[in-house]
Amino acid sequence: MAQPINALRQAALITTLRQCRMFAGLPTEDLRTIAELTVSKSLAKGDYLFHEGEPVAGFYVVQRGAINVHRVNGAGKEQVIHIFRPGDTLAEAALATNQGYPADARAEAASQVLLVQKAGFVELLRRHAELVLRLLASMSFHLHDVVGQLEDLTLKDVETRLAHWLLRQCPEPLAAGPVAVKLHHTKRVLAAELGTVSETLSRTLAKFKEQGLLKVEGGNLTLLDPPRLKQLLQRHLGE
Amino acid sequence: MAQPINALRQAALITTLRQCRMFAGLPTEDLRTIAELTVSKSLAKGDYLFHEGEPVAGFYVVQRGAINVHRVNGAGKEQVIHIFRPGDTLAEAALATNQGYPADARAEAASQVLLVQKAGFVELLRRHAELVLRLLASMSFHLHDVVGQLEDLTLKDVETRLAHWLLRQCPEPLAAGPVAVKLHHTKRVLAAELGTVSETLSRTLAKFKEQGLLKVEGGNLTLLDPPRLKQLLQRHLGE
DNA sequence: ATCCCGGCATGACTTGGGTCAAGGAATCAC
DNA sequence: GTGATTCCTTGACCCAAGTCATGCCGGGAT
Repeated sequence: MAQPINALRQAALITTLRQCRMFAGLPTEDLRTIAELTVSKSLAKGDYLFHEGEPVAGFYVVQRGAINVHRVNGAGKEQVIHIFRPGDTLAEAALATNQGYPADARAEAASQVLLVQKAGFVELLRRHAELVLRLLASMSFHLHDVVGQLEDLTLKDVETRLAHWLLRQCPEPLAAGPVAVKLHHTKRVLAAELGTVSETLSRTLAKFKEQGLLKVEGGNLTLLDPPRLKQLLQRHLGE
Repeated sequence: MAQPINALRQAALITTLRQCRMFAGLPTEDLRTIAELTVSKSLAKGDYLFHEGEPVAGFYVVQRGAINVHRVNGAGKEQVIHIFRPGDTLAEAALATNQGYPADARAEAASQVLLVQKAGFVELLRRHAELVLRLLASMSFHLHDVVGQLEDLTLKDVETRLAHWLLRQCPEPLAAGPVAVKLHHTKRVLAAELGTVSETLSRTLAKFKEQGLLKVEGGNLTLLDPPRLKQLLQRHLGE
């Protein structure tokens, strides 16, 4: 596993590692150690990175593409938990568990990921308090995120969830004028993220269009009046 | 804050700490250090331990009672995230975040908790790899749990969720004969845990009763035929 | 060009489950 | 005790959103 890697390749790896929040700012020496624990993987669109319950090899860093982490029920319906993009780390939580991966992960587009192997990394953690705190922070963040979704899905309707999602795509502070929002995937995937189906998403988008809040051109959305959308959201939350 | 505490009290604290998974098996010396970071709190039924977004003082160990961690929407409907009982630790994730507590926590009954103060504990973590791994494990567990709930709530109907919940209350391996299940709280709370309301829970319990799967006497449930309930569950999951 | 297939939109229909309302049962306050 | 709450159950009703079916559009592939 920990084969010698040539210097060029190592330098590239280190550059990648440095770009993700979890490792940003670590001394190069540490990055080198981590680089030696990694294995690079290419995935075609639709390939699975892991399935729920599989034994844990380690956690992953996304280099290129997009990884869709989700759960599936018996009927084949998927609930997207999160879509990870370049620079994100995923499945850190699996490091400290022996229950296997808690969900499925599939490449939503052609992707490149790094596997950071569990055994070596846990060893590194033992000696590296700074890294540990980052790992904790990253897991806190995921937990916070999932709890937020839990609330959304149980306590809000689709219209509210979509409004919320749209507003999260806007840069802060919220512009008064039109804001372009790009859909990175198909509407079907966005629907699964919102815990609904594509038909309902279509209808809800149409509803926003009618109200003059939104323009839709394929995967390019334009929020015509972000503040009014925000009002709508708060009206929904407040009752 | 870190006042001297008398020996008797310290011994009691250490006993409590030892009883929770997170600290079980640590050397007494470490427990003593941790004990010095803790503040004890009593809560009456209905008191809030913290609210969503409040600055983080630390994490908690439940000594007595039950702590209901949940989110609320504008209409006042609550979604229970988890109910913590004696020996459990909660809000560890908040240690590594500066976003404040991610949810509300309220005593579901008269309770006693220990606050382990953030600042000192993070310092301890820096020097204590073993403890870090436990903390990671505990957070992994919570994350796994929440992800499971997320799946349940989006992908399954109330009948399935209740069946699932009931079967989780049974000891392994599953007995063929009747199993008693005690409801620790009101049915309203269980309903919130299952992401529904008490009326629907009543109806679903009634449905199980009609099918001869269940007997209900106030807060004491009896599963009359666990294997058949399990069959029902798997039938629902498989389609 | 033409055939296909996947994504998307829309209409018609169905349904799980939430809301409202009313009546019992159990618990608490005093 | 007796009134006052709170909890639970049941029925009637309704609505958000899922399912099913149809048809259009746009992009490969051949």
